[in-house]
Amino acid sequence: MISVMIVDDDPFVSGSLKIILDNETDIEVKAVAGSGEEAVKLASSVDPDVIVMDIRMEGMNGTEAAEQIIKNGSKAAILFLTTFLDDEYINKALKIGAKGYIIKQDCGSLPSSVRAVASGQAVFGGKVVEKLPDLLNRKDNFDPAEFDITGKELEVIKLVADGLSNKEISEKMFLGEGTVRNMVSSILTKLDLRDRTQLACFYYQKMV
Amino acid sequence: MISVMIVDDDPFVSGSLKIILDNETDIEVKAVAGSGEEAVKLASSVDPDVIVMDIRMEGMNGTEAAEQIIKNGSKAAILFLTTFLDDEYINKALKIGAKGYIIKQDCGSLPSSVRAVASGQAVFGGKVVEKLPDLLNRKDNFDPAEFDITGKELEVIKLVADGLSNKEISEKMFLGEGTVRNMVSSILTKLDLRDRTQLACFYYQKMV
DNA sequence: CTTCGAAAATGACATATGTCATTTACAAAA
DNA sequence: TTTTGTAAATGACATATGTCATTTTCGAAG
Repeated sequence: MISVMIVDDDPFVSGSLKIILDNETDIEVKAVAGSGEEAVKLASSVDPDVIVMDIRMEGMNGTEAAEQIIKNGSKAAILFLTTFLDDEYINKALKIGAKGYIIKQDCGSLPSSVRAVASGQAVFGGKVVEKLPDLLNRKDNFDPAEFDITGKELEVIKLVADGLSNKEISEKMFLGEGTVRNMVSSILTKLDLRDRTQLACFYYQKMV
Repeated sequence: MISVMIVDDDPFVSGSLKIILDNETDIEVKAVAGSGEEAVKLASSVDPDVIVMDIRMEGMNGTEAAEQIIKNGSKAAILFLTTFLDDEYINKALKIGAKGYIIKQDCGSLPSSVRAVASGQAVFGGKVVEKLPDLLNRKDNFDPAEFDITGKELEVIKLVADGLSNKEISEKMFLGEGTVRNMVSSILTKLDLRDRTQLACFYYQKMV
């Protein structure tokens, strides 16, 4: 018998989910939480096999709650539900170690997803997989403003990360070579880097 | 009722899988193929909901067969089985549009995986997900041997792509700075690049 | 018009880098 | 043992790079 905890801040949704899952003979909904905070508390007392959790909630959201629950030592497999494609979250969900990420819309497949997750597999909604390659590549959003990087400097960064020399950059941007040199220097200072190679590394690791 | 086709060049394996799946009341094994070629033929005549297929087979391998089957217009969800972690294939499997990639070892979870896949979800073996971020980012184009790049040189490349100077690299590898300089020079020649920055770019674009 | 400030440019300098010819070290092969 | 081949090191050199102080340009604000 698979024991499940449902977490959703919309009572209608959590109710529906409960009905769907309780209808299965091999699945038992042991608890229903209405918030991330409640989920954290219940998780340790109920200790379910699977946690079906909405990822977007008021207050503590799904990933935060999951992080806490895992930190508390729960062995539960966490299955995230999302209304549509909340791109932003999937990356974090994977990092945390979630075992599933599926779309609320097709709740018909929920029971089989729960079983698959309970048996150690990871499940992703059909559409999610297709986007996976792109989503995973996404870096932590680099905000040029935060480092006082101007538009022109951003352009220089890209050209450096393309392997161009100062001279080549100057020709491409219609500037003097010395100017480019100064710009690179200023960029390096702002980003606390040492040389253009480190700048290229920074670009590929944090920006692209 | 979910109709399934099994593909594996090892009769013992395909037999076992058939027994496991036929044991489920809602799953029916409609066909068993012993090779990729046979799978392609059978797929169009049997038209199963799910194809459970070994990825590593003699002759036409799993991904090739899958590619052909999909091209032939089958709507079957394809679930790849792999003996261990065949890293190389998962990338291709995802590109093709496979719906699952799980480890043969835990065949106990196979039925639930089949159901999940049949209902439109995508399933990955537990260990696979953890490696997913790395695997997806891998660019499979670069072969060090093709460019005569030795192991030590490969190490240097990585350190350059980490933003280290020749001096820092030399300390890390217990070599003279001049030696590192020569190695970098030789690498640049082999890869037809101009400077270390281009090398870093190459690394991030073609290798990592 | 003048003033002001940012962007662009210049020149000088120290250092890092890449290339090349040559030498040394050392282990495998003869 | 000698020979040989390769990795490692050295030294010399030209060039690219990064930093800094200073100057020029030029458009907007006064």
